[in-house]
Amino acid sequence: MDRQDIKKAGLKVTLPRMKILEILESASANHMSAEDVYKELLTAGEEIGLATVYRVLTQFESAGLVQRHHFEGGHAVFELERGGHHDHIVCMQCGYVEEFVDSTIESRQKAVAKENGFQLADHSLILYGNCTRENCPHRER
Amino acid sequence: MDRQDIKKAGLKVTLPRMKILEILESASANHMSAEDVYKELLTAGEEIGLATVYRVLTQFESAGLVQRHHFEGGHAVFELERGGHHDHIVCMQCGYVEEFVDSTIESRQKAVAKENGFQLADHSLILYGNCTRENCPHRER
DNA sequence: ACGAAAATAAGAACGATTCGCTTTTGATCG
DNA sequence: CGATCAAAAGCGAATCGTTCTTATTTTCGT
Repeated sequence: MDRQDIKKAGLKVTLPRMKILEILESASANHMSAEDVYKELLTAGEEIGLATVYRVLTQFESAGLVQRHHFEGGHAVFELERGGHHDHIVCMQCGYVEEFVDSTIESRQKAVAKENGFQLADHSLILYGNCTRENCPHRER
Repeated sequence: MDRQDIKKAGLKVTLPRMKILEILESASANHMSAEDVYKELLTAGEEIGLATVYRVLTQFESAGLVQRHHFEGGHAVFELERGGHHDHIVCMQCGYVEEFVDSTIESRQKAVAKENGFQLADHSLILYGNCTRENCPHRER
């Protein structure tokens, strides 16, 4: 992901866009809220407004560079589009997010939609649970 | 669902709570936003504030009488708890919501969680598509 | 380097939801 | 059956996440 991707999306290569891409790439957590991105920008000494973060993330979403997810908690999180589709397991204690794909689930979804007379366009599957990472219960949101 | 259920939940039987339960029971749409409930209360001539609607719905949720879902669109919808667990298909045109259960999907979810070292506590599966009801594309929200 | 078109900054605005405070009400007890 | 009191409702202000508005700045093709 670099300036080429921004150009390909029909967007001008600007400093805010570059910086936000960088942050998403190097992010410790691969799912960040707009606030998270904004805070990292501040930490990095960049003077980029929160509104710009939202605008850029939304544009990236339209351009297919990032995906927006609505986990529990009222605010959206953004994730760099790295190719394949996947669903998510979220740890309710530490917020850690794991990705997975299960072809059985995928195909059953199609079947269920058809059975109910729907043309399936998209779906959102999020599992909530408790992860077993040693450092889990101590991070937060 | 009646006053007994409210009592069992450790809540006082008050007029707003009764009315809101009634509305949820008789609701045309079985998935209503707080605003929807509020509007029906107004229509019914009840003087119940929106804040109270939110408060009561949240209490009902804690008590297990209703479930809260976050479909696309920014606002939560509430559904009377009628027993069994189920997932949802939402029509992106008309907002119509269909419920379904698929045991294959359910069991694969458990398996996936285990494979990833998670204790599964809950999940949210929402399919988005286009329904084929004759009157579909004309309702909204 | 120049100018048109696009993008940003800053703060106001917004919609959904919650909070804080005062008044009212339901449940219990005498 | 009415007094009492904690719980609940009412109501407006506040908050949260997000988007819009307008003036100013930046990018990019020439």
